[in-house]
Amino acid sequence: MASYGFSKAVRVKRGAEFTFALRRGQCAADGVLVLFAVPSQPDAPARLGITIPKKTGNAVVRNRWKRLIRESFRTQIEQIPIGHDYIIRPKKNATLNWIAVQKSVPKLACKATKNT
RNA sequence: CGAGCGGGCGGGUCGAUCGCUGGUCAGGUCAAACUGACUGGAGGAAAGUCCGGGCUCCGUAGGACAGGAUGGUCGAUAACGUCGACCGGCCGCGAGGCUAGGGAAAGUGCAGCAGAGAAUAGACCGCCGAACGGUCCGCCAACGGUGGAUGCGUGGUAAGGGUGAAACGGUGCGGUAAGAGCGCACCAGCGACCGAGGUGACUCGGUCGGCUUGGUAAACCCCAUCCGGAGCUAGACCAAACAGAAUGAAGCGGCGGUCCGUCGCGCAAAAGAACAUUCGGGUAGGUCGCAGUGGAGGCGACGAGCAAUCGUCGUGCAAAGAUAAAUGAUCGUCGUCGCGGCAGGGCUCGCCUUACCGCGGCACAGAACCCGGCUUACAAGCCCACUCGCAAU
RNA sequence: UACCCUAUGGUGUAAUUGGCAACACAUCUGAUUUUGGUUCAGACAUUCUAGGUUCAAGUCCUAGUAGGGUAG
Repeated sequence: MASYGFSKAVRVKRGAEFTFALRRGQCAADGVLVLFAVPSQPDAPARLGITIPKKTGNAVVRNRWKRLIRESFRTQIEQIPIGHDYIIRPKKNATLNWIAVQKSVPKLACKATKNT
């Protein structure tokens, strides 16, 4: 049974890893989110990085986006292919909706990794 | 009851499940990672970054200039552009509100259009006059003189009209050809002096003076007071891979607005060392700073003061600390507001009110070294003081 | 996080010392033309917002809003 934790080990932390993923990663998007996927070690757990542009809103709105994305990644970790790093950002002009985000995260992750 | 004015409080409650993060303890490990238990985890503005400080480094932060800030008085404060009280001015019937409020008699500048004239001002209409010139008429007389008429030119005047944001005091009497501070009286304003009150800004009263000396300094400027610069990306320490290298002169550098002053190294030649600068790297990365017996703390009592605030005493009242960056997600519950429904009650008979049920909502906003302010944003609800109007007693 | 700059018709720019907000293009309306184009005439502004100084503010001062940029 997969744990529902979200410790530091499963986060993307380095700025270089972010820029690499955004430039070279496989991209998938829908009306709510944009997701970039990059393969890491085959047996490594899936790692998540979230980037929210400042234009999204004020600090409260940005925090809420981040928490919802993280929460949907955490609770649905079984459905997400391992061995990849994921960078997620909200789509421009998208309105914040918990159900939509929840559906979108695993769908986009599968879609992006299938292409590699 | 209506309208208003000033100020304060408040910032949802309690749980369940799954998570994040700091600390302590235990397990685990060479050391970590990791696991478990207990425990702490956003605000009144944490925001804007507009001021002021602490703290850190620059050099021991000292002088002058430049530059910047402030600008009624007294006080409060670590300090401030903040706060309190008071004074002056403007607004409001009033409670109250606003106020960058030193100097225009140190100097320079500016004032469009309109208007006659805009700063040692000016004469369009108007008013006045026959001294001068012109014109007309008469007389003597012979190219001149004299008398009268005329406001055409020249002249006097600024009371009145009109323009403007502003027109170089106002009213009355005298005066004059008409007028004018031309003279006088009173009033306003300015300056000097005297007296009274106040710590002071200033207020009140009196005497004298020349008769008036305008506005703008959030225009330049002058005066007074204050400010050294940069900031936690401050700064201290540890420290990879590759790979160490170049330059300097009797001056060079520290020195970040400029100069003085000051400090470090060097000043016969060569070599070395040292010093300084530049590039590679003091970089990537990490630890500390950094989270607390701490902060110009909070609360309570007493005292001083109109107040801001201060003093003394008491009080475990007190535990956020991330770094791609924690403080969350879902559900329930109670609270509250709005709308709708329904039973009861009131009654002016279609409105009000209470219990219950359903649906929907509950703001502004997220610590990043720490404090004191200011400014701006903010849902529902609550409290206090005061003013005006109407009605009743 | 620290710091800096900008804002004027729909768009791109002007406005001297504070003194009637100007120009080009676009759009719309009308005229000319059989119609269209050209041409001509006209319309289109709360100078980002709110206060203040001044007789007078796009310009000066204060506070805010929005957008953009620089450093690490």
